[in-house]
Amino acid sequence: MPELPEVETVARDLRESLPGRTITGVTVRWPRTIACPPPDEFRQAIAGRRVTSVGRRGKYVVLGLDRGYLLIHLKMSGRLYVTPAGQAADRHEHTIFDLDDGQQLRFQDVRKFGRVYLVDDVEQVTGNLGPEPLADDFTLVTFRRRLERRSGRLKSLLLNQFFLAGLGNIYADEALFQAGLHPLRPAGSLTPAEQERLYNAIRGVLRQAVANRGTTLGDGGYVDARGEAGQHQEQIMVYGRTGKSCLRCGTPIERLVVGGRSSHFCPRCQKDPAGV
DNA sequence: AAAGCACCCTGTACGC
DNA sequence: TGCGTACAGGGTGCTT
Repeated sequence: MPELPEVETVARDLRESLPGRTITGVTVRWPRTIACPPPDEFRQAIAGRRVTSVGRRGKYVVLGLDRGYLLIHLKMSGRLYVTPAGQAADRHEHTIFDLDDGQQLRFQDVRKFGRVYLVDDVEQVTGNLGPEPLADDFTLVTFRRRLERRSGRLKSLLLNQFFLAGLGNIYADEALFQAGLHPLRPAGSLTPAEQERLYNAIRGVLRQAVANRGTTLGDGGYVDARGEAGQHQEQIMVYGRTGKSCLRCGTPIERLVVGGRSSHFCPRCQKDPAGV
C-alpha cells in the first residue's frame, strides 16, 4: 500500500527517465481511472505535453508538464513504471501513456482504486492536504498547534490527509508504537513530551522508510518503478503482527478497529488511555 | 467536529 | 479439490 515513502520512491525512480519526454498519446482501458477531465477530453488534452518535472505531494505522484500537471494517486494497488512499448501489456494496466522515445509510462492497478488527474494547477487536487511531514517548515510548533485543536483519536487523525499528508495505515501504526502512544488516545490530550515523541516518531519512521525504499508486504505488495520490492518491512514493529511478540517487550501485539481501519499496537508499550 | 458506515474493486485467505 | 464468503485497504460521501 503506497504511502509517503513508497510514493516518494516511485517519484524518484521516474525522475530518472521522464523529464524531457513528450507524451504522444494515451490508451485508457478503464475510464474510471481518469478522475478529470472526462476521459475523452483527457485523451485529447494530454497528447503533446512534455514532462518537465517529477515530484510528490502527500501520496500523489506529481508530473509537472510544460502546461499543467498530471497527478496520479496509487491508492491501494497502483504501480507506475516505464517500459518499452513492445512489452506485452498486463491486464491490469488501465492507463498507458505513449512517450516520444518509444517507451510507455504504464499505470497498473489491480484494485482499480487509483486515479489520474490532469489539471492546470496542483492545488486543484492537493489544495486541502495537510503539511508535508518531512518538510523543513513542518516544525514541532506547527504540529503542536494542529494537534491541540483536535479531540479525535490519534490513529484516525494520523490517517486524515487534511491533518497531515502522507501517512497511511502502516506508518501511522509504526509511528504510534515508536512514540509509545495508544491509537485511541485523544489527540488533544497529549503532554508536551508526548507531542514531541510523536512528532519525532512520525518523521523518523518516514525518513527511515524512504531510505529503505518503502515497505513491501506479501505477494502483490508495493513495488517501486523498477518493479523491485522495498526493504522497510524488515523494520516493521507492529503493523500486521497481531498475536506475535512485541519486538521490544515480548507482549503479544493486539489489533483494534479504529475508524474502520485495523490498528496494531503493543498494549504494554502503548498504554491504554484512561477510560477506554 | 467526529464517528460510523457503505462504497469502490479484486486477489487471497479461509471455512466447509 | 472446489466452492462460496469474508476481508483488506485509501479516500469520499453520507448520516448520525
